[in-house]
Amino acid sequence: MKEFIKAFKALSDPNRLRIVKMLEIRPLCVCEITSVLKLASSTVSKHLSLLHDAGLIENEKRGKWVFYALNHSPDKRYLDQLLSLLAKSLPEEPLIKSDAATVEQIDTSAVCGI
Amino acid sequence: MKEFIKAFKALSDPNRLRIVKMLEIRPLCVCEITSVLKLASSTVSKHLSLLHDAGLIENEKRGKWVFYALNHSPDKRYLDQLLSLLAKSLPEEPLIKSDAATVEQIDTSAVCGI
DNA sequence: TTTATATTTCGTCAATTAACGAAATGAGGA
DNA sequence: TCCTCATTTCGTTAATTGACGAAATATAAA
Repeated sequence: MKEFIKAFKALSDPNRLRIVKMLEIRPLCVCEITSVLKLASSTVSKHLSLLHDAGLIENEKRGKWVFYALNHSPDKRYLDQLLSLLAKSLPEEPLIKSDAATVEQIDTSAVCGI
Repeated sequence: MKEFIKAFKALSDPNRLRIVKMLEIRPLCVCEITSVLKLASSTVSKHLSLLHDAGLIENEKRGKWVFYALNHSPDKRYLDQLLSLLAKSLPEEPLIKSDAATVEQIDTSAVCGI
């Protein structure tokens, strides 16, 4: 039950929800996510580790950067169900839509050193 | 997005999760739920109003008692999806199983005055 | 090896939340 | 009407949470 609740808690915050919805588009590194959310990078890192702890996302280090992506092969069935519920949700939410537009236009070289 | 998050927050608490899982069995009045959770009735009332606010449950007054039930015709699709996700989840969770057993054996006359 | 940059960890603060008991409310029965 | 009892509301307290900046860590490049 603790693990189950951890997933729901992880999705109970607007910024973490925005992160998941952004990752539906493509994997993103921390600095890209930070540039979209406009939060301190330490704050974003905390959100990411919570989502990771819940099993909803996974990460991969590529050079200096850590890329996060949705976890599409979770060991718990409810995680899969939650992610597909999310994928079908909030398609008209203004903030989510504008985040998506921002993600499409990220100038990676400007956002992440180079 | 606020409404969406409200539902996830509502399900992010073990006692509220227990309530939803109990209501999968049958509608219950506040005193029955209180007797299973062994919490102050004011606390249970608060939990119920949170779940109700999120649109997950509905209530009906019958005489002196207020019966709560799952909301099976919610106006938001995600509520339906969450409730069916829940219905498939935690079948082996000890606390949930023992709650179910307790619900089956409630002595209504003892628990709710008469 | 030293430097620069991306990320995480730590400590702190304000806001939110779960719990309780006491008091208020509301409906049924005397 | 008045009393009883189920339920809700209110006020308080301890614990949790989201935010930040500063410091620590890690990796690539100079």
